[in-house]
Amino acid sequence: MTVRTRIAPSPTGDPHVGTAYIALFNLCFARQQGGKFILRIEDTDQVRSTAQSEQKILNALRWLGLSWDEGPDVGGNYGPYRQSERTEVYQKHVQQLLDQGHAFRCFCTEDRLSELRARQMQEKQQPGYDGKCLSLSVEEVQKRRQAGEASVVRMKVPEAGSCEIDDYLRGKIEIDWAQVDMQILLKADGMPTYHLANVVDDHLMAISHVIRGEEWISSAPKHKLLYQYFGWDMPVLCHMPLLRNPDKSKLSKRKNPTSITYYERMGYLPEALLNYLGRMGWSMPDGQEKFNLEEMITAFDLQRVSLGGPIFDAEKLNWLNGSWIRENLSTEQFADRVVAWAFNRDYFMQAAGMVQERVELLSDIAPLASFFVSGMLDISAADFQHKKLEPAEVRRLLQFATWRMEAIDAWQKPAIEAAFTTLAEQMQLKFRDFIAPIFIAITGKSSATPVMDSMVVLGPDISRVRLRYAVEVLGGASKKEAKRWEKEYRALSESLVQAE
RNA sequence: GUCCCCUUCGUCUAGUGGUCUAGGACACCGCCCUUUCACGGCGGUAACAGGGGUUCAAGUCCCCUAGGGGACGCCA
Repeated sequence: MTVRTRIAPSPTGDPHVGTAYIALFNLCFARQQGGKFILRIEDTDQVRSTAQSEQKILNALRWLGLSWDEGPDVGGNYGPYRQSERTEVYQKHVQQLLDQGHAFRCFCTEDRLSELRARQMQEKQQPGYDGKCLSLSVEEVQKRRQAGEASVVRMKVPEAGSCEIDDYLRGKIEIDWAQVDMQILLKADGMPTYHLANVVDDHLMAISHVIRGEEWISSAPKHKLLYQYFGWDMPVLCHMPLLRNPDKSKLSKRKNPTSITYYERMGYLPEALLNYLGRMGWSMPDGQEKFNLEEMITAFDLQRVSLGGPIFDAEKLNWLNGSWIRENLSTEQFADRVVAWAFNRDYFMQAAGMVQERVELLSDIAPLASFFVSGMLDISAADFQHKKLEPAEVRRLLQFATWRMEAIDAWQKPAIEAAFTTLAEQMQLKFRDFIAPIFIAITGKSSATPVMDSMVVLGPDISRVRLRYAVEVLGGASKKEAKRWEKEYRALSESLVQAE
């Protein structure tokens, strides 16, 4: 019995709690069954992730206490073969499908496809490939390929009938083949798409159970079909419910902090966060609320997963964390944790320089730099009194800044600086007027260490949460206001694109 | 728009046809403990989405409706 978790690559290496959630259930299932748990980073084209971003994700999972029997060798050498063999392996399998008539070459340009999609959308049809290249003769394909025309390989899909998927938790799911697109398997650059890599890798690694997020249900027919084409046994599929924002949409960083490092930085204990994730859609048979990983593994039963998408709500997590701190840590251990969390050299060194320049007494660091080791700041609307701007304008400014921050993917000072200076220009504000409210929102004070450097230290999630909180403290945006702001903000961003 | 999945207190959940007058936890409210605050203890408010079936019996099975979510990329 072998189980695996796939991790979506991300250039920033932001480890998502949803990833940890799925990994946790895979791990518990595998361990409870005495099987093997494999961790994979699914970066089929090896473009998106870097050794550093992969390492960051793995470290976050390790911090949570998760472990795996086989993990990705960081840097792309993972899976059942070495990096140098990867392309070859997939191409070999694609050739097999081509030879057997289960797949075909497609020469359609992206322009044609996006036009097609637009027309289908307009006619309120299901968007999908129309099968234009299906009828190309062998000779024509050969001719066009020799002429150097770019092509992809798509899988063929039955024209009628439906596909029956067996889900471990839901039972049979029937999906019409008409709903399934002729998925691209091999991209024009010769790299496989997820769907192909997923099936080939899982087979070569003898994966027996696939526990993944619910968002994959609709592509399950493609996967099942590929297994059939290859003549391979299909692993058991199990789709977990999706973690949700308080508004019930899929958990996203726009609405909620999602990064594991955020929870670490906020001072959550890894065992508490893991315990909380274990309670999302799952419960101990005896109703026990608090449990560690070992206990969860011992009692684990995948059938006990409940299907309603659980809302990831910080309140209970906070209580659970407090309970872990009070009841499961000796005072010595507590002290050790605090020191390791707040006063470890690596973390403080990031801020030490700018703090040093601004103090006379060592004791000055507490009022000056306490925001580096705080969660939510104790601020009120009065703190945002601005020399030139009305409260409503301050609110708008902070909201715009939050949105602009979301677009930053490399969390470094130059990027933040560039984002803010252009935004200030677009809003026709002097930079010092523009930055003042942000300063308050981030540091909680009107004088502290430089705000953008401080934001780099704090990280994107805490910075984002603080700006968002500031908007809230200032009364938040009314529905009407939010709509108007979004419109104005979009106009600003468009002018930005034009300027480039 | 099309298809798929889901639906028990505000939130996380227990519940697999009778033991459900629906249980626990968070949050909230009240009381107690306490030099303050917190912790802790005790108690309270609060839910089977709606409508039809099946059955002697339905939160539990079936159907419809409604609501929510997801998917529809040369992303994963």
